[in-house]
Amino acid sequence: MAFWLIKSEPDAFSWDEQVANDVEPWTGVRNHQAKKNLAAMAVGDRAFFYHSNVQRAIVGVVEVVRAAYPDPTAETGAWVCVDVKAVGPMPTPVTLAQIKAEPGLEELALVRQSRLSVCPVSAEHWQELCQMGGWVEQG
DNA sequence: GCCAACGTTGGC
DNA sequence: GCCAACGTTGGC
Repeated sequence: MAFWLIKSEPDAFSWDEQVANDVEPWTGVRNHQAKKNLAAMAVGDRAFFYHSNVQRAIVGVVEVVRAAYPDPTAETGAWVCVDVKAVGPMPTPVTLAQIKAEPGLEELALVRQSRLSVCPVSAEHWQELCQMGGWVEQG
């Protein structure tokens, strides 16, 4: 299983909306690097749900429930999207400031490439970020 | 194919 | 609101 981080501006689409909708198609990605990451996702992969811009924090965890398929919001069919399902909120949102202050997390794609909206996260970093947020895996 | 101009994203 | 990073476009 792989780990990811997906960004959304809460003004456009927030964690609350993700929870309310439960399963949501993650559309609108128009960046080749991000597309590559979407295409690499498999059902069962986990992703952090990150609020960019106004909040700048990891606020929840989602699970990939449908692998990459053509993004219906792209006329040309050249882009892809996945479906993600809300798993649960971060007990304590992990802020970008905390992430940047943490030695060992400076290699995170989120930090190194701030404009990339779909980032890979290593298993080690995933564990560390979960600890920082007080995330407890159930069952 | 290079590079300047411009637009967008996102942190501060 | 400003600016840095980076992607895209278009002239040459």
